[in-house]
Amino acid sequence: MVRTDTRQLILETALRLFEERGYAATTMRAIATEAGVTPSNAYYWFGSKDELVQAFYLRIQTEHRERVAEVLTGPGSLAERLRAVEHGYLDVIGRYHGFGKAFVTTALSTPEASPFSAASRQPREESMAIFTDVVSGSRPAVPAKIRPLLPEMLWLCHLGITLFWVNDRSPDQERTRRLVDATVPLIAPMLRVARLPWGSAVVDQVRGALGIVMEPA
Amino acid sequence: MVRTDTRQLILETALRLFEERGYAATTMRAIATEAGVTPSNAYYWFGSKDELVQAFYLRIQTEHRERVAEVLTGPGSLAERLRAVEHGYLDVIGRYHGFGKAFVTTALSTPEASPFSAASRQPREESMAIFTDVVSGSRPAVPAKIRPLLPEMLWLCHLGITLFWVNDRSPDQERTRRLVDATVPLIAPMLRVARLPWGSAVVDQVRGALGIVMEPA
DNA sequence: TTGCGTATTTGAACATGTTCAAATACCGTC
DNA sequence: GACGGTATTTGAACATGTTCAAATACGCAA
Repeated sequence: MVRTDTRQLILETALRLFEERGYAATTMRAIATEAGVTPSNAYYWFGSKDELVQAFYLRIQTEHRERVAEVLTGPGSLAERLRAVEHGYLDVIGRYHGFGKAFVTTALSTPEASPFSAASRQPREESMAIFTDVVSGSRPAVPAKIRPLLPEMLWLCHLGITLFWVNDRSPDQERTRRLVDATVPLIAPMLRVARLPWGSAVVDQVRGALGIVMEPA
Repeated sequence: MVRTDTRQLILETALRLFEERGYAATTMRAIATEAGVTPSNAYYWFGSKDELVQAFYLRIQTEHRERVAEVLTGPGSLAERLRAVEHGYLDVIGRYHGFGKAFVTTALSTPEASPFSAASRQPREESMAIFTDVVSGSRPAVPAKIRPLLPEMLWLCHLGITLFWVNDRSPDQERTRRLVDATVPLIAPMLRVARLPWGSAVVDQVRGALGIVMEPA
């Protein structure tokens, strides 16, 4: 039997403090104290401060999926759906911008949390699933040739957007919004290229590159 | 008059230890001791451990430029030159893979070191200059329409490659090499698209997106 | 209930990054 | 050569993330 409420309590407190004071300014002692617990007890449940961040990473994904649920089940072109999903994402993570830096940084630097690593496979695939749904539910339908590739590509772009957002200092990160709006329309020309005579060679090339990126470790 | 030799000594020692033991395992006290100096003195010259990493960032760029100097002055197609420049980059950073993670992470997370921030403008533009040279020296020449855009695009891709490299666990990071080889050929089709009837609309769209990304803070 | 084994919690420590006021070295001026 | 001011260096501290052996609580068999 595992006592899960202490763990939950620590996590909630940590997230709240992260949000209130930022990541660096939130000390493990503060988290523990605020949760009515000892620092060492916090370390019993979370091996490190980073592990708290990873837990947070999971939570964001859940929130994102909930947020864009209607979009995913509803109608719309690929571009429209993609745009809505990305803006929904920005809605969700907006309040965390203060310490999003730390969160992305951690995700990138800890081998287990890295988006590419095998250990984070489950959360990654969960996150990628959103883009699978974006693609599969869009009308007009995406050509079958590239349908399997698109989710991975979109997910990588999503990663790029996130990276940009982290460093976006504009008020309410409106630059990132503008970037999304400027990037999404590029998807239509890409699909057009795929249908060109020499398009399938390009698609093959892209498939190869994606294969290398997504290759299991 | 500024005593620059102590600073230099500390930096050299730090880089050596980073290389030998990795970033996290190299303590400021160890750096100082090994350099025959006090920790506080190290802090007089470098405000933080991160600043040492930033100094390292500059060094890598210098090494990279030296390494690919012949390539840049020599002949070759855009794809050939680009490929050579990226492989040269991987040659340079290969030995630092052990702590490259920390280095990229730091570069991304500290506002002053962030590739996009205004403060790191000089190193960034230096790094981007390599790609300007890649483009301007390539024969056949790149269409004037997209010539101003290409360096920024290539630099962003370069960023992506670096990010991938950081998490590449394959022996000698050969996956990253393969990724470069698989990505570079995509540049030819891109140039073809630009010349299509509807190509200039796409180019404009890309220009817009790049403008947002590269916008001064 | 009693005792035992495991799950949880604690308190006291450690090493690290970093700060700061005080000490020292250095340099030009009288 | 002595003086004054700045650049450099130091030693002692602080707060933080983290570890660990010991203490406590818990659940269950006898």
